[in-house]
Amino acid sequence: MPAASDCTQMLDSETKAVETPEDHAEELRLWLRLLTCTTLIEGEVRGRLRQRFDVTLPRFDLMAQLDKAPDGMTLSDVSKRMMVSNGNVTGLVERLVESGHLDRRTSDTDRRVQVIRLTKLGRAEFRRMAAEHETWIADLFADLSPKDVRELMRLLAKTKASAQKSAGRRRS
Amino acid sequence: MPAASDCTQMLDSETKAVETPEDHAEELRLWLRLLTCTTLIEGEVRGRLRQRFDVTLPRFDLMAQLDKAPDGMTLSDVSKRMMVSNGNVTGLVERLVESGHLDRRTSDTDRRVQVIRLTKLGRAEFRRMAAEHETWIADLFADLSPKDVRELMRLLAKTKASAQKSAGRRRS
DNA sequence: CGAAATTGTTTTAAGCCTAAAATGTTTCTA
DNA sequence: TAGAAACATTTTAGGCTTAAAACAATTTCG
Repeated sequence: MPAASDCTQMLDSETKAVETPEDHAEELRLWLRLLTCTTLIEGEVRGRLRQRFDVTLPRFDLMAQLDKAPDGMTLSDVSKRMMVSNGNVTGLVERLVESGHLDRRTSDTDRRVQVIRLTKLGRAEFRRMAAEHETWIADLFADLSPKDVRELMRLLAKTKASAQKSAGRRRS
Repeated sequence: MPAASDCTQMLDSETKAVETPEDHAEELRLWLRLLTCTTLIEGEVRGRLRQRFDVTLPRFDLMAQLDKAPDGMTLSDVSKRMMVSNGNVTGLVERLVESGHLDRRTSDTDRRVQVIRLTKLGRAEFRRMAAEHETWIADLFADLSPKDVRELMRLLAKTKASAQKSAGRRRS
């Protein structure tokens, strides 16, 4: 497996083929760029949520999950969807119940399970924030053409699948 | 500015042009996908670093910055590069000095400035980790063709520029 | 020069986050 | 049906992270 998988083309792949210990610099640069983009946007959204609504990003994210599930979700569901640890969700929920945004109840059929929902207040506040949030995102991506957006979606779907496969290989 | 900037094409842009309150669902979906990819990969890297080297991701990231700067960096530089708060860096550095990976000294020319460097131990450990880290990244992105990688790099560069512009608009 | 603004870092207070262990509940299975 | 395995959640311990305020040193400028 010769290491010709980066964009600095080799005219003669035989020249250095044997003793190259695999060059993955391009993938590494891609990962750093992906991380930079996410950090940049996330920081911007975090700051705007705090300034405009005095709410933290994790709280907003949790409410966003619940807004999509009118019948409520279990803590495990939330934890999987948000890709954060169980314990993290416990604390987050605690604070949101405390502030009156969430309603928590033990499931009737399985006493292990906690079902959480947005309260009326929680839903109203989330909708108000979400509307503005959407315009921020649109603005942050404003210089991408519709075609760029489609293409990015496609490539990120491929990336996600690749990463999931790799993560699966490790665990099994 | 009619709202035709998503990929669900309108056959007749006059039909709904007037009363559409701007649809940015595509950008929103793109942002969520970007976030998912990053979270997925970051979690995987975090776990592997912990299992293989008993080191946290932030520590690794900080050491990565310093490895690229043999003459050291100031805390501000590090904070800007890593896109984290100043206070965050202070604590991170504290623990890495404590464990013998970093060397910290006050600048001779400006007594406000702290210059930090990797120690011999720090550099050796980082290099060992970095080599393996690079293979993990390559594996996580393994299903992307070289062309995919190039294209993603290009689109993410555009994304980064767009987001920076938007963030700048807000601050000014 | 000396006050004011700026810059670099640390501190503070609060919240976020994780991995691992503990707890309580349900389901599987011998 | 009893014990084991699996599951959902919470707790624990430690570290990460932020925003804002405080502190210290330097630079700017009237």
